[in-house]
Amino acid sequence: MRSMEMDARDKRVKRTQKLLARALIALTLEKGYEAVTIRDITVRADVGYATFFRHYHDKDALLQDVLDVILDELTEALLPAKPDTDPALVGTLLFRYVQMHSEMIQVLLRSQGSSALMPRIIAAGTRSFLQQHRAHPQSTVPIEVVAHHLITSSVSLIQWWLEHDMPYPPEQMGRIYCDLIVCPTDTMIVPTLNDEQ
Amino acid sequence: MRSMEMDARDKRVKRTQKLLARALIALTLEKGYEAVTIRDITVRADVGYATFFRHYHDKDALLQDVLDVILDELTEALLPAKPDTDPALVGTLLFRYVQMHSEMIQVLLRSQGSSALMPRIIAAGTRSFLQQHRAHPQSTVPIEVVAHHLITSSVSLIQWWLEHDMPYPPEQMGRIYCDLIVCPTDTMIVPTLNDEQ
Amino acid sequence: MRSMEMDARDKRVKRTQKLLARALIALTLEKGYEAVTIRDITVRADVGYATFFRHYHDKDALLQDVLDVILDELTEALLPAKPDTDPALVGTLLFRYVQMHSEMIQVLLRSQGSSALMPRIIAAGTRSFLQQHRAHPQSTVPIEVVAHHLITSSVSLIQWWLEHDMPYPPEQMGRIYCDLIVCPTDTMIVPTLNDEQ
Amino acid sequence: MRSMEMDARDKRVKRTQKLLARALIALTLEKGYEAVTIRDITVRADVGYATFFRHYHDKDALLQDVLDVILDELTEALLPAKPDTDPALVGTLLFRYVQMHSEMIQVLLRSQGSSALMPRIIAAGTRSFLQQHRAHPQSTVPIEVVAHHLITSSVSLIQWWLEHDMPYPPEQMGRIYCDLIVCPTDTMIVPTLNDEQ
DNA sequence: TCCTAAGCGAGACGGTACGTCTTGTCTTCCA
DNA sequence: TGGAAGACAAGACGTACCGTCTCGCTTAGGA
Repeated sequence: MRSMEMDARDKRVKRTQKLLARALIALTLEKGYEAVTIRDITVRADVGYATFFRHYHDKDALLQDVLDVILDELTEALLPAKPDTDPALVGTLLFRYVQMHSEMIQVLLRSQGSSALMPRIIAAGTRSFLQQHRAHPQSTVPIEVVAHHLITSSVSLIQWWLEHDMPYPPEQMGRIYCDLIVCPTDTMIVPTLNDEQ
Repeated sequence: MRSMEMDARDKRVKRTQKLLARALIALTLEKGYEAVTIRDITVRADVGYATFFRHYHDKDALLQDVLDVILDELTEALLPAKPDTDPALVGTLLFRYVQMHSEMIQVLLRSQGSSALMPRIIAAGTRSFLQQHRAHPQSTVPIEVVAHHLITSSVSLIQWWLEHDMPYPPEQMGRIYCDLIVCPTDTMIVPTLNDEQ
Repeated sequence: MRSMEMDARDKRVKRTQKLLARALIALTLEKGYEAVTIRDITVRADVGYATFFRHYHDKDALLQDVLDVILDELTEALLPAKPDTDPALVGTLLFRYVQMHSEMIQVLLRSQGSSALMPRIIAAGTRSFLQQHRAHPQSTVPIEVVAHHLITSSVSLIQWWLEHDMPYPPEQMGRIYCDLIVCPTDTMIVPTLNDEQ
Repeated sequence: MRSMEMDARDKRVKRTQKLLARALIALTLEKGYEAVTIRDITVRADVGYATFFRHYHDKDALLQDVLDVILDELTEALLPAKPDTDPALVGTLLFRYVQMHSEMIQVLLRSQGSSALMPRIIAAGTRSFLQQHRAHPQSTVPIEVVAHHLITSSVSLIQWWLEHDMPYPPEQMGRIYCDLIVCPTDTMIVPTLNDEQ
């Protein structure tokens, strides 16, 4: 019976994958994602070159793996506060989370372009947003444009914050996030009456 | 006297560079920027392989060259309307320009990441914005954040428009641009008293 | 224990090197050494282009490798007959050996100039000769000149023979070698009393 | 009337060709013939790059040009002494000539292989020799072999002398030349009965 | 005197080969 | 049996050189 508990094999596999992820992050912070070679990663992780390919098909596949974890965590971190909380509070939670994982998130954002990473974030975020909102009758701005704007602006704001070494505390960034991005769109959307099931 | 007018030599150089630029754009639209090989470019441009390196050190250097032209043109296209026009009009001009050069601009935006392209756009835009505005006394949002937000949001909106095959006319996009991006920041900034000539 | 017997790794390496050597020889006979491209060699040997450089730094390095084998073999082929045999017999042995490897030797001689090939043959031959002989007291010709003359004349005679499609049998060439090159120098040298240690 | 005397035009041409020849010789002595680039030559000669090709099709063509002059001069230098002089004297004349032009001759010999240079020397020398001699009835050595041997041995001896910085005077080299090369072949050949005028 | 023709400097250009690099596959060795 | 080691094919990269070419400048002789 192999399910449910880890055998030693799985443990070793996890260990190797963690080593690879760590190596990728460290190297990306040093030289930038594109410049990192798979050989670099294996050397840093102290792992055989071929071993990399037994775990991931690609450098990008490893990155995706890292991203998936982060994205799940983030969703979980923001969900409790969702329904109709003060948006500034949601922003604060968001920036607190970013601060906690700033290195890894910098890696992810810095690598945009090569792997289809930004598109994935945008797609996920947009989908989630559209499920919970619909356009305000009087708005001139299509709802998908609002969704796209909200997601990309938020990411962009995070990016600015990280690249400037987080000059303001998460609380203030939450406020800014609210004033600059969330509030201006308030008149354009209304929450879906989510009485489903 | 060699300055100011074109030698035959210079003309040939210009011609070659134009061929290379055209080839890069065409190929990027076909396969994406990263997948384009320097050999691809030279074959398509009907130019010797080594000749590429006589003009540009890099694939990215060629891209920069294209970008420079576009950026200059755009600046010029928007300047006449700057002072205190209706922002929706400025937006309309912007999206008209984008529409006219949609292919080239898609190439530029699609290639972000490898060459330091987005950063350059952001830097130029931010600098220009900060010269003409300063923070409103009551605003909670730092002026640099506003600048960064304006630039990246605009680019992001353009990107959305192009990727969805320009579903709305430039006039409507100008309106959206105004409502979604420009107006919300109006209370946060004031124009610099530009008493210089 | 890796010494003494071949692992599979070494075997593969040997196989690749043999393929490369064979390809070089075939191509040199077809187009001449200088005209042979490294890409030609790899294509003919059915080997990756980069693989060539994993084994040899140069086209010349590969040539040297071929030369080393030949030179060792030749030395071995002539050694048994050395001490005080009839020089015509030694000549016959020499030309028999050349006949057996005529293609490869043509390649080597045809490539002189680019790699330091002739110099190496001359150096090795001269050294070996000087170890076994010293000048005759009455001779007017310095011993090094005799050595140099013997070696280069022999090579030149071989070259003539090969370039004219070996018009005489090895036995007659041995006779000619003796009459034209060896005998005339007999009065100029005496063998070293090689009772060393 | 343009024939017989030099235009200024021709003078300029001669000047350029002399500059090119000088540059080739100087550079070959510095880095070896193969390593010399046509651009090197033109830079050193202070001449436009394309100008080289207006005069010579090839680096080798320039070399040939130099060789032709040398070969004519040498023939002329040796002719007066030909008929039945002491061969040691002919040798002395030969080595005196070599000494006078040692640099240029080193260049020529150092470049053998690339251009068909040695072959040309051999061909010219052999032809000239065969016109003046025929095989001795008792000889075992074919006359063409003798001719080839004489030419290549002589060149080889000259080469040895130059590479060792001419350690013996021309007179002694003439003696060696005689003892090592000319005399041993005396019994194999007889002069043609030159009854022509 | 001016004009025409040539030699020439400058250098862009198409080509070809080089030697280096990285990626991903595959095979063998060893613990 | 699974991980380490590393040979290998494929092919892009940036450099160097070649030989051709076109463009103007200069300079000398003939009109």
